[in-house]
Amino acid sequence: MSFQKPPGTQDIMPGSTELWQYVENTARDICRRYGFGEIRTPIFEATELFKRGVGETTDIVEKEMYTFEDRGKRSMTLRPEGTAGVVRSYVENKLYGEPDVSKLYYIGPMFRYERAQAGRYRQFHQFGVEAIGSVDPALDAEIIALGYGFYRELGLQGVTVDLNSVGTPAVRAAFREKLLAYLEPMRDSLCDDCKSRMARNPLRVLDCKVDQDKFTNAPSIIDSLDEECEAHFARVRECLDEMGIPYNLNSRLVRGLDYYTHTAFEYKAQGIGAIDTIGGGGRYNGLVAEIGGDDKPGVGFGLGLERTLLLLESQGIKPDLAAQADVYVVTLGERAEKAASALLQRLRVAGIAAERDYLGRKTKAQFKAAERSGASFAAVLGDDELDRGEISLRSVTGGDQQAVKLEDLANTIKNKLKSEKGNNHS
RNA sequence: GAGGCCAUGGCGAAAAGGCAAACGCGGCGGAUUGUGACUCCGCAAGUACCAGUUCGAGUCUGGUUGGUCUCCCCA
Repeated sequence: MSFQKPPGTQDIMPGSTELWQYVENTARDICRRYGFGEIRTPIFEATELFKRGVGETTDIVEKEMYTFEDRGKRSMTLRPEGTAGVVRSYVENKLYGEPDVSKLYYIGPMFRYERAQAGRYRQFHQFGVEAIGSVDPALDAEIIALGYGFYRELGLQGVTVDLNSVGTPAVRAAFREKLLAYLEPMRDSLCDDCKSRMARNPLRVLDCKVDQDKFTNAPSIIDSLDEECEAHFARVRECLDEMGIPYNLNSRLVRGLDYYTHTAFEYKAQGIGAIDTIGGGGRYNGLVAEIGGDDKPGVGFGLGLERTLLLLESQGIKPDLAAQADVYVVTLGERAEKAASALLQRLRVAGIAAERDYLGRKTKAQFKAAERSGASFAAVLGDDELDRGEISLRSVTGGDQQAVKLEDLANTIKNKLKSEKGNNHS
């Protein structure tokens, strides 16, 4: 009898968790500088929250949710995205009563029942930010800048920002009619996918990969914006220009969630199979009211961390990650083996990453293990050393060894590590 | 929801339906009771699962499971 992980999930193992931590730390640090505080909400919520928040007719709600009934006969759903839960929490915790705009970020797993492919999993992780309580276009721009900066600070090249305004629901409804009127005469010449898009989400037809040329004269949502939308969008662009954040205006950009208004944007990059969107977001001015709170405006993004990791890999970016061990204690003989526990404990309490053998292996194998451990130093402990209250310290790669008093070992190693670091930097 | 490709020790990778399933890397032991790395010898470890065809299946067929990639859609 054996078990396998569920389809579309991943075991993230030591060796790659370090890279995850690096990415997460980069996210946390940039959020701190932009004034965002971390929020941790439940991984499952009432199913109704996502139906209301994400939209009844979206693909996510219609066919991708992990929904189950709990023992109290309540319908629950593993969160497919982060915004709905954050907004629910904002309302429930009455953050609207706080004097300032609520600037929140989260990092965690999301769940969508889809067929896995390159850069797409059933359990995946997002880093997201939400700013709730202001319509200031400067916030839209700052959030776009934050995400852009995140990718840049990771060292990624070729990440671009696509920007659009999808207006208010009223503007979008009017544009939809205009677009349908344009598409209707050419319905027969559309591909099958586009025919179904016409019914479900006509704005997506313009995105069709099969035949782009035929839509050159299609109406643009940008031209359909009212004065207020126009002004907001113009100011977002101004802010981005002033901040030096590059972007591509893309009037055909549509997001897959219903709640977006005004600003919509995506981060794109090549290098993950057929997928080029690595993150996306926008403004959601009606969402808080939809979920039962005061009518507070919001703006945010969600970035796919697996996609970020895949990009790092495809661009060959390998950050310096700390070695697992500083010193490996090699024991010779039974007495030394018994003395090792206390020695390791002293070193570890003193702040040193110390490793040893637990398999009763011979000297030769212990030295090999020392090298695998990533330790800079090997400390050899045998009967001779024990009798003198000393230990032989040497570089793990060989060379001279020096006798060090057991009680001085921690400090000696610390000093050596320090000077080693200094040398590396000079 | 639809489709393509794939599945052999820990990793990589051979085996035209026919010896006991190569070989390389890595692991462990020994040569070499307390100082590895070179060398030599040895050991452990594998055909995803279930049926079928066949004298004989890792190899062919069907199914299952899983992986991977693509469409749809999305992070």
